[in-house]
Amino acid sequence: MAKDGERRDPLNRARVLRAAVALADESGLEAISMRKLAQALGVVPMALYKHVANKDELLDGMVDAVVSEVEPPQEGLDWKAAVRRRTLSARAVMLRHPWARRIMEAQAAPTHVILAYTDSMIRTFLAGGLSADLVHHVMHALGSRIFGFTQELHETAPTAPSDLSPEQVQYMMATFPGIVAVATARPHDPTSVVGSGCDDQFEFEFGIDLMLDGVERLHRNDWRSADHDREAASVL
Amino acid sequence: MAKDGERRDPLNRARVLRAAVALADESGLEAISMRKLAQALGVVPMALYKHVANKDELLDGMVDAVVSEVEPPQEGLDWKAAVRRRTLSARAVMLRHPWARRIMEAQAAPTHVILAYTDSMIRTFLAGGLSADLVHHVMHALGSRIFGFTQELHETAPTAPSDLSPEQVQYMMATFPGIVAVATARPHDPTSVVGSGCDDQFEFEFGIDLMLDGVERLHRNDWRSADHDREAASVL
DNA sequence: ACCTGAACACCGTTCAAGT
DNA sequence: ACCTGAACACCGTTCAAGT
Repeated sequence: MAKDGERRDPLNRARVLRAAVALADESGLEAISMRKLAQALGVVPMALYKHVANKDELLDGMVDAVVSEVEPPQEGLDWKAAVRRRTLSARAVMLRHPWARRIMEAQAAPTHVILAYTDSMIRTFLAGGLSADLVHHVMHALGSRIFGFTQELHETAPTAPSDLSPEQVQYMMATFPGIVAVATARPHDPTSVVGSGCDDQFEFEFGIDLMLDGVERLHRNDWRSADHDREAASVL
Repeated sequence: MAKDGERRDPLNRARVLRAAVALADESGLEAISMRKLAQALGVVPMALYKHVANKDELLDGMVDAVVSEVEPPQEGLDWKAAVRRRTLSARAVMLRHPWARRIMEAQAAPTHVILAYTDSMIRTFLAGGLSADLVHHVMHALGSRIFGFTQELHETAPTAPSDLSPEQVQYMMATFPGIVAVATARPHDPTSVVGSGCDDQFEFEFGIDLMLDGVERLHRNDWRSADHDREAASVL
């Protein structure tokens, strides 16, 4: 417990945020309430408001702590490799703190830390010679993927096919033939699969590469905004 | 008010969901509570539990109602045009009900309606001749974009540059030079811009086209899973 | 001046009392 | 048997009372 030791240390913002991150890692985002966090710190709820204006600011601080774990930009890489590497680092961080995604999606305004990360990513593209115009669109297209987020709506497939009864499989095949065809198309490497039947790392890399390869092609073709329609057509 | 008229009609699931969608459209997702919804229907809160097991099921039902507004698949289009058109229709629907996104992101399991929509999209790809394997990865890569979602984390830029004081602009340029360079790169058509300084429709189409063009290229090259690394390399 | 406990205005949902 | 009001176990945050 070490209740006394905890209580003896004076509370400060860093300690509050560290405790909140640890609590969320351990018990999930729904365990984060001002009251429960205070209890974990051996403190009265109102004591938190000295170091954090309100719950929103607490959540922002937790996300900032997580984003700060992403590795800094590496020297000596071309823009594509640099973006790819940093994005994969961000993904590794988000896998450690899966609750961070929901906060970021729900929060209205970006924090300074989020802006700094975004700015750094933009400067990597610009340093690679991409036009500011192209980078603008690329940042919109990449969106939250630069933070290592997959775009999936639901973490896992409804259920692994092997967990279904024969009747359920029958029903699925009759009702959602497309989903069944695609889900059973590819027996993945079982060592790298957790349980959903998908190699999430492979899927993430497939997606980011699809985007970055497309961007590289546009850049090579000296893309400018007015060329958008023409480019799209000429690719055919 | 028409309080009496409202109360006379017997409550049913459809009426509950319709009222919930209308309330969310009007007042946002934070206005949706069992108590407030009951009040809007002129009913005691517990009366809702007859038609909806709990709040989660209510939220699922609201999303299902929204997804059902997306236009059905059109005949006579090639796979790419079909996916593009349906995705843009979904985007138009989500613009009418912007709260639906947050529910979908937060909900754990997909509903039958969501699965049916996904299945339909998959069958469009398969009918176009894409391998089940490729479609698998493409669905992961597209993710929530098939529901018309942009991947942006924050709805708008922090503030339109024109709203900033000279001191604030100075600060932004010194701190986030990349963001400033990219944000000011392209004076968009002012008629199609709401206030963020971005043409959201253009950015959405840029993103979906970047993905679909990439998919088409992979398909043309007769993509199979084992080819992934080779394909990525040969593009260079 | 500072700290903090009680209180306020909400939640979703249970459950038993009333019809 | 059905309906529903009160109650329960939570919230985030305000505020005044106590030191």
